[in-house]
Amino acid sequence: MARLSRDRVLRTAVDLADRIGIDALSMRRLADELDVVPMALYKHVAKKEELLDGMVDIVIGEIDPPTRGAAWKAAFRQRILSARRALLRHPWAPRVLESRTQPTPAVLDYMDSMIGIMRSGGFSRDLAHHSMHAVGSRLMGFTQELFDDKRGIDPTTLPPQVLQAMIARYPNIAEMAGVAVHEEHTVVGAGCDDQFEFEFAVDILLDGLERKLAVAQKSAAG
Amino acid sequence: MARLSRDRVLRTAVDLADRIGIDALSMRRLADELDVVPMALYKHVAKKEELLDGMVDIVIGEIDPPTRGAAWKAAFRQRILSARRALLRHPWAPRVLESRTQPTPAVLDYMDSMIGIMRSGGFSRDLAHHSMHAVGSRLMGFTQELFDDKRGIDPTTLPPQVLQAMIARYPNIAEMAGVAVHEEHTVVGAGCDDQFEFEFAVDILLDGLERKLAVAQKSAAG
DNA sequence: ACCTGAACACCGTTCAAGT
DNA sequence: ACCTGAACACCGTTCAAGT
Repeated sequence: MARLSRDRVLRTAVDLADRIGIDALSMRRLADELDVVPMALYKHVAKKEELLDGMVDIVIGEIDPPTRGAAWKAAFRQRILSARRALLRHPWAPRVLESRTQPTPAVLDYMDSMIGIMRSGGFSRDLAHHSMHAVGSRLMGFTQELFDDKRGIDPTTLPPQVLQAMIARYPNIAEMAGVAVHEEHTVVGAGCDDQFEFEFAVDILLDGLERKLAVAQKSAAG
Repeated sequence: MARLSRDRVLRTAVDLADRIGIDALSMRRLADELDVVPMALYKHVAKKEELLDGMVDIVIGEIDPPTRGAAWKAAFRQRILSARRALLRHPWAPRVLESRTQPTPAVLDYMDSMIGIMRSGGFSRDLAHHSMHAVGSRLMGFTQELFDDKRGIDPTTLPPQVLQAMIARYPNIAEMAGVAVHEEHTVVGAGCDDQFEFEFAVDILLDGLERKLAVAQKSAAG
């Protein structure tokens, strides 16, 4: 068994969270995994918060560096999609990220670099600021979804009467989800392509920002 | 002291969370507040999750009904801003909302109604679907922010050398935040208007969706 | 000086004993 | 049948006792 180190503690925590989920990741469970008494962890992380910060930084470290020489929009888009790929590897990451009260240096580096891409592309300080807020959590590759189809109810598992009742009460949701009941057959839509939805939203935002940038540059030139 | 009831349990929980924060809201603390033994709560809510669901529904209940007769964009926008006002009254609500694994009927009612607004405005089923994902958590009046200025570090409280080091390391963040150090004076920007940032993002999305709708309707007509 | 078992102050929830 | 105190199985973290 390798000697304990901060790095080994953090990497094991990431792997363990990938495997058992973030709710089940306790200091005690992590210590078990490392064949160590719980208190031994406290030599490498001061508190659990510091452990979570370290785990976030590992995920951030998986984001590709910015593409050199690309136009702002392409560079920004590629980086966001890379962040998304990193996040998808660690399903717990969005929840942990949003629970941090202080951004870590790695998060600040990433944000600074993203603002830099916009500034180099001609964004004013204010427009860059608004843009960061507009993009929000998508900057890190995730959307705060309220209608997560995966977490929702699978209509195929519902008794027909219940499904019928839901369609009656939520006709627009049902129609949107492509759920319909024909006499005796239940037709269920094809579900939802998360990657498509993510890019749809990112592109609306980037197109909108491009338009704002053009307006700002025109009025500055005129 | 009034008799315990599900409604009184839920309303007290909302008030208590507003006051002491969601992390401090435990079943035991809530029972204390109601001058009741912890187990008494379990007659009105089966588990803590059900308590949280009930609290969410109270917040959802504070969202104004849709404006009758308004065009889709105005109706949608007004409702989102109303949701935001409700959320702002209960700072814990976004975090609780996003932790729910199943949407409650009240959330489904709200979403169904929002989809209905779009469908009546001419959105196809697919465009309405993409739009819901694009708007994401903003539908409920909040943005998943990564750069929450309020939770961040207040630059005025930092020692000058630390501030200088941060500006050197994160020049774009510093510039965006309007932080600058002049010889001996430290100038700090005016901060950030959350309401403005929220509406900026909402309007980019709504404008983008309006454009997609127009394209779809033109190609359908042609 | 270092390491760690026991303990502390909490959780949500179960369950059996009491009325 | 109803109510509830004690208990269970956990937490993160402190601290003092042991080496």
